[in-house]
Amino acid sequence: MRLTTRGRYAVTAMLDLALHSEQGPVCVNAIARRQDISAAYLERLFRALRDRGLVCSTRGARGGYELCRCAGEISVADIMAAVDEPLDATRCASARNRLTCELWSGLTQHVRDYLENVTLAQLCRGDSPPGTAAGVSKS
Amino acid sequence: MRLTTRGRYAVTAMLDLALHSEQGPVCVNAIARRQDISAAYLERLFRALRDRGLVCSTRGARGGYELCRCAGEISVADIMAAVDEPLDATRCASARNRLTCELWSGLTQHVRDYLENVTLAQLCRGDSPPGTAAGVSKS
DNA sequence: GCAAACCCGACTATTCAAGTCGGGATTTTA
DNA sequence: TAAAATCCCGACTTGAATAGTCGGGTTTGC
Repeated sequence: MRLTTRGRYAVTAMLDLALHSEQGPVCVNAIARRQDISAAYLERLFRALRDRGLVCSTRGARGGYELCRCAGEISVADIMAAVDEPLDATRCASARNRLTCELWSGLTQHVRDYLENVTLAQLCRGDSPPGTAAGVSKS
Repeated sequence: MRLTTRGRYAVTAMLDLALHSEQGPVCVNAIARRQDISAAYLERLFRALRDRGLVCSTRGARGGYELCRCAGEISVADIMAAVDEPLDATRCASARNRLTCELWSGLTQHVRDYLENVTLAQLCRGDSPPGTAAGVSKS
C-alpha cells in the first residue's frame, strides 16, 4: 500500500473535472494550471482514467476530458484503482505470517471501505468524509 | 502514506518477540531465521524500536531483546511510528486543495484508528482485527 | 580468551517516483 | 487550406528511497 502523487493528482484532477464539467470538455492544460501539476504528467494519468472508463476524451481543438459517469457514481477507490495506486497492504510471502497477514488484509479492507464510501460528488459538495471530526460515522 | 518492509518487518518481529517472550531475551538472529528476514536489517529496526521504548536490549552472550511493555499495551500504530513508517496521507501543498485535503486527512485518521486499535496481544491470540469478516465491528 | 550478541555510522545497488520528450492524429477556426 | 488547440502514445531521464550490507566496537557469559 502506498499513496503517491499518482493517486493524489488523479483525485485532484477528477474533482477539478467534476467542478467544471458543465462547461464541456475540460482540457488537461486548464486543470494543470489550476492545480499546479505538470500537464504532461497529468495527461498520462488521464490516459489511465480514460482506459478505465471514468472519463471520456474529445480530440481536437475545443477538446478535453469529461466524466463518463456522474460524480455520484465514481468513488475515490475507483480513481485509485484506475491509476494503479496500490491499496493492498497484504503481502503474504509465506504462510508463517498468517497473523500479520490478517492484520494487513484487515487494514486493506478498512482503507477500501473508506475510499469506496467517498464519491466525487461528496468531494464536490465539501461533505466531510466519514471518520473525520465533522462527519459523524454511520452504520 | 506508505507501507514498506520497515513497517511489516517491525510488526512481524514484535509479534515474534511477544510469542517467545517467556524464554528471556530473544536474539535478532533467532527472529531473522524464523521470519526469513535479514538479520542486519532487522537489527536496525530493533534499534529504532528500542529508542522508542518498545523493547529493551540485553547485551552480551545470552543477550537479545524483550518487550518493554506488555503486549496489550503496544499497538501496531506504536510500532509503525517507531520505525518511521509514514501513515500520514495528508499533503496539503496549498489551500486550493481543501476538499481533497480533508479526504486524505480523513483517510489518515481512519488508518490510525484501525492500527491504534490493534495490539500485539490481539495479534498473538490471532484475534481478527476489527473490520475483517471474522471480526464484528464494535462501536 | 572466545563466542555470542548488542551497538553504530556509513555505504551500495536496485527500484520506483515524478516528470519529460518528440512526434503523430484529430478537430476547429480563420 | 493551414494553423492552432488538444488528445494520443511509447520511450526515456533523473533523483529519491528502499532493502540490505559492511566493518568494527563493546558487553557479557562460559
